[in-house]
Amino acid sequence: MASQKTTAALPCLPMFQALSGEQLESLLAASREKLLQKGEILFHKGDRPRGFYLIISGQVKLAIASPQGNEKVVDILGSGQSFGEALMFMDRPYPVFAQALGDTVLVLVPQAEVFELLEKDALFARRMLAGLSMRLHALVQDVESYTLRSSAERVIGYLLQNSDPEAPGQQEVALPASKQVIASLLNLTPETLSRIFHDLSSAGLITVQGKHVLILDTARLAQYHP
Amino acid sequence: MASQKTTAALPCLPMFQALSGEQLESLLAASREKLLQKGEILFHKGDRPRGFYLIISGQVKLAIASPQGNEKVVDILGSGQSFGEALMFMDRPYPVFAQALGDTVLVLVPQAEVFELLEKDALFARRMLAGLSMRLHALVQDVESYTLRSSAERVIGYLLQNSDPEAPGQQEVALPASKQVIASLLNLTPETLSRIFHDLSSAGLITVQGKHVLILDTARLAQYHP
DNA sequence: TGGAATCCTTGATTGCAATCAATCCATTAA
DNA sequence: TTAATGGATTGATTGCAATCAAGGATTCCA
Repeated sequence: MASQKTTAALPCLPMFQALSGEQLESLLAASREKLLQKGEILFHKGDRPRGFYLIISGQVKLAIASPQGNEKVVDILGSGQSFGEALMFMDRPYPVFAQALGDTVLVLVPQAEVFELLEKDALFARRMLAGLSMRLHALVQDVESYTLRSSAERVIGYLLQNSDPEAPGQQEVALPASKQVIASLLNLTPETLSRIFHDLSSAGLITVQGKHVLILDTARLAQYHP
Repeated sequence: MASQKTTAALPCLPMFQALSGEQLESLLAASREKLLQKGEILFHKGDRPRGFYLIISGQVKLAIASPQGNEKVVDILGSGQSFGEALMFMDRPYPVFAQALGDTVLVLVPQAEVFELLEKDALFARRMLAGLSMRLHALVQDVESYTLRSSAERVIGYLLQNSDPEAPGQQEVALPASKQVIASLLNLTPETLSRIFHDLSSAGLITVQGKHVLILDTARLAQYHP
């Protein structure tokens, strides 16, 4: 059931890299490809997970909806990234919903296959644990930035995190989604993000052209204060 | 090296419940007990993890410190709870620091022992994965409440979460720490928490006496709006 | 039991970011 | 090309919670 692209992408995931050819084959045989059009919902908050997803191409956002109809983007995921692993181990409904940001191809790896691999392959289990741990770590950092950083600091942190840690001079960051979505990810309104970009530009720290942000001086940006 | 209390507490942890007597013994043999006085720091942000901790008695808070000296409590942990598992699988320094809220006894379970168990026991691995998944889920809910709930809603959510889901009438919630710490956990200043408690009391929804909060009407509290 | 430290509460004020509102710009469709 | 839609920017205002400040209430310890 898997396309050539899927066959090529699965073995590249960190968690699958130590699998035998045999193991990979049964995984591929059980996996189901899914196509999403831009804007399509993959699952809603409250749906039951049947496995986890791997993005072959395109982009998916995970978000929470508030009773008042606002929504908060929790994560933006691109090719090669997976999501939904954690839910498999809890027998709980999704706490977020997933929506395609553009036309997207992804693969559903069924729960049963993963559980089988866990039984047989300790290394796989450890990689899975490592993967979840990374998520946990990233979320703790999110909490950190929501709670004790100002809006400008969050934007700067986001830019620096998505830039090459080396290369101290100029540097280009490509925003992976519209500014509205980025704003929500950073827990800001689009208006506030726009103003912050404006301020940082005025201060000579960045230039913004559409989805391309050019960091003019990484060091100075890192130290920028209101 | 383990006290009687530790010998009794370890097998009660969900993740260790399916272990053989032999496995438990080697785990206990390798574990090290630690005593902390009130206020003592167990580890700092940036320290290298050597294993994970299990609280035998007392209380520990996990918190993040901002450059400006503010701190944000991420979690309050009590007897029978464990923490630090996730870091073992990442080879990363602690992103938070841990401090005893009162005199505390805890056990350090070394990394090597856990990895050995993972190799040999698939069920243990799955329990570990389930444990991490729960943490992840809880953190997502934290993010949800920080980002799309008002301060009063966060306080109400906290009270409801720490009350018996059944029993719709009156209900007592015992705050597990000082109001300052609870406030920080909810991402509020102590002043704001105090005012919210006052408002909810005035509205006839709760009564507060020290660390004892009595919910007078669960249903009405859940629907309360400014 | 005093006294000191800490915790909690209450009041006045400030400030950051959201909201409301209008316009501008880009992309797509006709 | 012109609409038309959605995205982005800019300006004016509001409002929530933080901060600053002071006073009460507990708890802890000598």
